[in-house]
Amino acid sequence: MTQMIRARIQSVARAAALLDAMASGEWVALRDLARRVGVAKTTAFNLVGALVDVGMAEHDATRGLYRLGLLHLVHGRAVERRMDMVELIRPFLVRLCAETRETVNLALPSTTDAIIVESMESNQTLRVSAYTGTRADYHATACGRALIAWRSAAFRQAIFDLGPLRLKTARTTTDLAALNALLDRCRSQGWASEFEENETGSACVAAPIFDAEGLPIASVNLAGPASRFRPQAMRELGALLVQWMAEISATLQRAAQTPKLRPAAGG
Amino acid sequence: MTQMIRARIQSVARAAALLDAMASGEWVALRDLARRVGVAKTTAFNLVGALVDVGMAEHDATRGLYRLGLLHLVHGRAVERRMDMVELIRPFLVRLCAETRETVNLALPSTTDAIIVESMESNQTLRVSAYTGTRADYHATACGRALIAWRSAAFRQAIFDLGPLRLKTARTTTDLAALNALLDRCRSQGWASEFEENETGSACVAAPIFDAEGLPIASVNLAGPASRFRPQAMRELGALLVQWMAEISATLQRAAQTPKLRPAAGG
DNA sequence: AATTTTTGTTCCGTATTATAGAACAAGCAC
DNA sequence: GTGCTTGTTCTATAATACGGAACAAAAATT
Repeated sequence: MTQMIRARIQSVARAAALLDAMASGEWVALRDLARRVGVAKTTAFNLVGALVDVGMAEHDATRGLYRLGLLHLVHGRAVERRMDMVELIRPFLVRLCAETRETVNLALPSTTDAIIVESMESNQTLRVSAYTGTRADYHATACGRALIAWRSAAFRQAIFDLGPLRLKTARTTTDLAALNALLDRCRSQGWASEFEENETGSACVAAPIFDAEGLPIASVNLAGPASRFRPQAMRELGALLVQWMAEISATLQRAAQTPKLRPAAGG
Repeated sequence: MTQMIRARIQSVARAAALLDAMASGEWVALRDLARRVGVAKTTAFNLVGALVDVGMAEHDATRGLYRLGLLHLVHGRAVERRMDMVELIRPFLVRLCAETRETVNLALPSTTDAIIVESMESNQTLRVSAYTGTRADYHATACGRALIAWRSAAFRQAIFDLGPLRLKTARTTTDLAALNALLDRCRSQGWASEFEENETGSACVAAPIFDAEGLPIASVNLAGPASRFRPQAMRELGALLVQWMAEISATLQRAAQTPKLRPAAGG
């Protein structure tokens, strides 16, 4: 059973959990849906049926399988279209990727985790591949940590209260006190990191982008194979990121002041 | 109040309606959400709050506004990644777009309407712009009509029963008998069309792609300004589409027989 | 081929859950 | 300053979603 999502309305929480269970994009059987979400098959049947009704799921009646519906394309595109901030940041990412020759990801904060909204792969043969549209745990990833390390203790706690910290690899920090100490260290050194805590064999270094109030609104990480991410290399990449993020933060705050002219639709 | 979506579970139907009300991607106030969905503001507050909890909506607490959440990126990308059929069809669309110099759209059927999953703009200065991830009414668009004209009367009726046919322009066909007659004519001539029924100033010609059982599984349309889409021009484009779609249908059915090798993840 | 097990689907009573009213606070317009 | 609109909290009620039981159909097993 997947970590149940909390929400004010049970049906919505469960519907979201069902979508999560179909997030691979592949066909899923009803019994698997029911098991993963942790509800009776009848309930899963009714809920996923409702998702089909609204277009958020598809049903192969002959095989009795379900998968994500095309409506998500509509909403996904709508979100993409409004992300002007990413447009501003992208040029920096391109240069950063070229300079470091590691995979670069841009993450934005969401309710329960961070979400990779732009990613560029290293051109080295041994590299970390990452897709845009991937979820990143706040506690187990460098980009997630960079987004919460600069926030208040109450803010952090609200996230931790969602459920027990998931153990993603044998090295994942799941102890709350240890994690908080780790986050405090991130803030004092200016960048966050993670070594085989999210995925065995890979490591990450990340730093936040700040808004005018000094709150992190996004984070950029460099991901690579554990073999290349020795302590000294990570320190260097971390310091490099901090410089770049300061530059990006300044650019964004400058752009926020200038009156934004809306691009003509259909251009 | 937006056309209410029907679903087995009320909360899911309403949650979907709320997402629909935010589909523009812009910030929306709670009172607008409540009005468009047709529920008490308290109910809208709870539902949209639940959507925020699961990451499907964002909340700007200072201004009290809501918009679509980043989670849709995740699901949207998941859907995109699995659309191997579109990969097969795309090359044809490119050539079709170059040959006709009109905007080309590929639509797939969803529960309540068709959804544009791929689109290519004409290179003419006067053209119809279309974004991937747009919804297309079954009754008012050529691509929608092409998807239901070849289906049984019962199938059509199930769609019409969702609610009254929406009047999109002054010319939209909303009479059921008239629409059914129109769809029958589409089937006998092999292609569907629409003239200023979906959007004033533009017109469309479409034809379906068939699976091995002879059921339409997708449709391709050509969209252009009403000024260029005179009756004679539409007949020519329609005939052209029918030829192309036969070729695409044959290609797809050939591909369905050959064992598909799964592409390695992360490539 | 016959039997057992699993799985998808329908039906329905019950109790949990979503719903909207009332009330309050905060913001904006006038 | 006053009146109106809007976002949010709380609570009672009734509608709604839930899951058990039962059935049919399909796999899996023998």
